[in-house]
Amino acid sequence: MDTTQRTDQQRSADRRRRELLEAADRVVLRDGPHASMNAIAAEAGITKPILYRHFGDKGGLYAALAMRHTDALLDSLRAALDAPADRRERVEATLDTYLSAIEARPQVYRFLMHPAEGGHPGDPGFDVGRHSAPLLRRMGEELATVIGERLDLGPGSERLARVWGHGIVGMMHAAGDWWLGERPCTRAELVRSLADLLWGRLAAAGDRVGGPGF
Amino acid sequence: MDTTQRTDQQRSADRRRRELLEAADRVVLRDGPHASMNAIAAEAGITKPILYRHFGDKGGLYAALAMRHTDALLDSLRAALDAPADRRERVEATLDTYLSAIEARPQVYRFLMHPAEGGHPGDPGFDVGRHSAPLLRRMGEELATVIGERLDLGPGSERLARVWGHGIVGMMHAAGDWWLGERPCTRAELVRSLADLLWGRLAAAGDRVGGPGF
DNA sequence: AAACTAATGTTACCGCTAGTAACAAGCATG
DNA sequence: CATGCTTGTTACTAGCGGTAACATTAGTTT
Repeated sequence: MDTTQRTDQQRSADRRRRELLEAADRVVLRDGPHASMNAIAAEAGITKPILYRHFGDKGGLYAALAMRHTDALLDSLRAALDAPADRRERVEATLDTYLSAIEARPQVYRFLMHPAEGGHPGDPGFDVGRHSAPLLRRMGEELATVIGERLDLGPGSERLARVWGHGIVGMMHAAGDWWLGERPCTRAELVRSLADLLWGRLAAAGDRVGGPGF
Repeated sequence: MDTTQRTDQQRSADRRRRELLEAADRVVLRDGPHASMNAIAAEAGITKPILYRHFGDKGGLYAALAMRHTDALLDSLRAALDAPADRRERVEATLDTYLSAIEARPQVYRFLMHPAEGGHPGDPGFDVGRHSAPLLRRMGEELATVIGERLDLGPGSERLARVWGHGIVGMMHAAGDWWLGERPCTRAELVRSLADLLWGRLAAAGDRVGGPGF
C-alpha cells in the first residue's frame, strides 16, 4: 500500500515534470536561452514557485532540459558510430550525424552549448563554468570509450583514447559552430575536410613554394 | 590648436579607459565572469554611469577586456607558429603555448571562453551566442591563414585551410578545457597525444582483437 | 574678470530577474 | 472530523543592467 501509493505519487510527479519540461522546451526554443522562469511558468500555465519546487533552481531546470536533448543526440551518434562499415565511413557518418543535428535544430544546439546563465549572487547550485557545456564532455567521454574499446593504440592507449575523444569532439564542435554561422561550404564538404584532417593529410601535405611550411 | 586640444582630451580619455579596464580586469579575475558593473565601478573608485559612458554597456566593457587578453594570447601563438623548426615541432610548440597560457591563468581563460553574460531583456547590443567565444573564431581564422599560406593542399585548398584552422583550434580548446579540469596527464603528454592525432595515428592504428575497429 | 562649454562625477531611479516566504485549496488517510 | 501532503497562489526581497537628471570642476572665449 505504502509503496504503491508512493509510486502513484511519483508517477504523477514525473508526468508533471515531463509536462513542465516540454513547456520549458517550447519557450527556450522560441525565446532562446534567456527565457525567464516567469515565461516558462506562464507557458506551462502555472507560476514560478512550482517550477522551483520541481527543479530547485534555474540551473536544475536547464540541466534537466539539456539532459533530454543530450541523450537524444548521443543516441544518434552512437548509432552512427556502431554502423557496420569501415572506420573512415563511420567517422564520416558520425560527423555528418552531428552536423545534421545542429543544422536541423540550431536553437537546441545554441541552448546546449551555451547554458551558462543565471549570474545570481547567492549560489544555491549552478556553478557557471562547470556546467558550461556538459554535452561536449559527455560526447568526449563517449567517443573516448569507443576508441579505447576498438583501437589498439599500444602503450598509453587509455590516455590517448581520452585525449583523442575530447579532441575530436572539440574539432567537430568548433568546425560545426563556425560552419553553422558562415555556411562556407556544403555539409558533405565539411565532413570530408574534417575526415581528411583526422586521416593525417596535415602531416602529409607538401610545403608551399618559397616558404618553410607550417 | 583645435587638433592638439582634441588629442589631449582623447589621450586623457584613453588613459582613463585603460585604468578602468585594469580595474575591471582585477575584479573579473577575482570574482569570475559574473562580476557586476557596480563591483567594477567600485574597484575603479567611481560609479556605474562612468563605465557606461566609456563602454556603452556591459558587453562593450567585456568585449574590450576580452580583446586585450585575446590579442596577448594571439601574439604568443603567432610567435610559436613562426618559430624556425619543422612542422611537427611548430605544431607542438603552438599547442604547448596555448596550454601553458590557460594553465597559468585559468580565470582569464574562463572569462574569455564564457563571456556569455547579461540576459537583460531589452537588448541594447550584446547578443549572446554571437559573442560566445570570439577568441576561438579569431584563433581559427588566424590558423587558417597560416595553413593556407604555407601548405600546398591542392584543389579546394582554401576551404580545407579554413576548416582545418577552426577544427584544430577546437580540438586544442576542448582537449585543453577537459585537461584543465581533470588534469589526467602532464602537459607534454597531452601535447604529444594531440600532435599524434593530427599526424594521422587515428587512421593508422590497428583494430583491437575481436572487434570491427573504430 | 566673467560667461560659456564640456567633461567628469554623483544620486536616485526604472524595469527586470532569480528566488522565497506565507498562505489557500483539494484530497487522501487516521 | 481532523491531520497531513501535494498543488497552487500572491506578494515580496535583493540584486542586476541601464538611464535620467543634477552637481562640480576645468579650460576657452569674449
